[in-house]
Amino acid sequence: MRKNQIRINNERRILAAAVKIFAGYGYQGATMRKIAEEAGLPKANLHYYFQTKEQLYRQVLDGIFKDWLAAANTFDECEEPVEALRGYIETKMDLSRKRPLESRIWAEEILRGAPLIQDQLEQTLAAWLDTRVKRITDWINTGTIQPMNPRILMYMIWAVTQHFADFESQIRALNQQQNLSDEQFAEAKKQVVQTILKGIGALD
Amino acid sequence: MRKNQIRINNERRILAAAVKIFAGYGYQGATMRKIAEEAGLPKANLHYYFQTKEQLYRQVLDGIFKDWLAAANTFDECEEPVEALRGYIETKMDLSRKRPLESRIWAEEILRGAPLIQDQLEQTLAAWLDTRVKRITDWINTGTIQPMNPRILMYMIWAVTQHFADFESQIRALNQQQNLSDEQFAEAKKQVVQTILKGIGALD
DNA sequence: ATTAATCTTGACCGTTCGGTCAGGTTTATT
DNA sequence: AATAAACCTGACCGAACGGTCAAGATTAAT
Repeated sequence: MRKNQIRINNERRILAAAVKIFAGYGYQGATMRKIAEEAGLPKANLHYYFQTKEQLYRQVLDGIFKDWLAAANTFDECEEPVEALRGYIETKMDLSRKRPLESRIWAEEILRGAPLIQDQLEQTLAAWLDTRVKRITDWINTGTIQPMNPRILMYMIWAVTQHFADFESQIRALNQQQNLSDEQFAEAKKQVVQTILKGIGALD
Repeated sequence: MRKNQIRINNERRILAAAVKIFAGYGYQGATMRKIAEEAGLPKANLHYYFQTKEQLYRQVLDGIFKDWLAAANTFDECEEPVEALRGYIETKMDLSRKRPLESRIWAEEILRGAPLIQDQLEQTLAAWLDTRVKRITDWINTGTIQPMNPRILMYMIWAVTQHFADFESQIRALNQQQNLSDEQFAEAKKQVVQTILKGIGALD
């Protein structure tokens, strides 16, 4: 039942090019011409595999959301709050480091009011958040961590971890025009984990 | 030496409309037609006061940067780290609450690689950050707060405070399709301050 | 070997974009 | 009252946009 190899290859090439161009120019700024050029294909060929620009963009967003959900599941790998949160924060930081383009596309979509992904936010993401809020509430009730609003904690984690991808150009401008080195990023990751965990009273 | 009142009024109207449209659609998605419609003026009139779309956009960015710098100075109003940081974080949170559109325009500009404001980032913002890093380093050296990388602390503060403006649509989707109420926002502000200050060992 | 299905592409289309401009109107100056 | 300066705007322009299409080339199925 394997799909035609030509189709598989070309769809992959087009999607990879689309990620680069959408991340670099935004949805409106990205043009089918630029994506076609980046993919090394004639523009008309893009429309053979993806009927419209919006459909191509939707598939890009779908791929990003799947990555996000996969990373999100690391939250459940540990029983203890310290290790669960540490694992989740580190995974999200790593994702920001490894896939900054995807993070920026997602950020722009939300910035614009999430016109295409509102349903996913209100359903899948809201459900995911609800169950994690329950876990954190349990930790609070058993006194493992101090009382707080679990939702705000999650917002803070998302904000900080995505910042290193979304605001990369600002951080670069403040770091002698150099992207963070692997060592600098590792230090940032460590300090983010430390600050948040200590900040919610999960460490000493 | 007062400038013509007509010019003052119309420039203000156009800039206010431009903020709305640029925030809602992004630079490329915003059109001079939409801005003109929002301002209630014919499109040609916009080009009388601002020669090009880019020039109009630059003036919007300049206004935002001035607001940001004004808020940033609250960092220096207190000697003690706890009060200086608390004041700064609260001011930035309030700015996010009061001017979310401007925050989103700034965020999009950086997302796109800061093509127009790189100079400001590398010069004004970098200089601002350097002096504050020195202050924080002093606090660390006198043992008032625990050792850390002051730059990363500032990145965390920026990330969290701006998140409530930039990702408003995501937070709304996770809050029963309602924007945060004043009470919810006040709680968020308090928890953000508490978490960060405790996280860097400035409390207890 | 023949047919059918899939893939490829240059040329083209209607629409909208940022921007221009001539000529009229209003406001300020004397 | 007359002149100058500033302001206003409908009509228009070339360029670029997303998308279409017909006709040819390639691959798969029989």
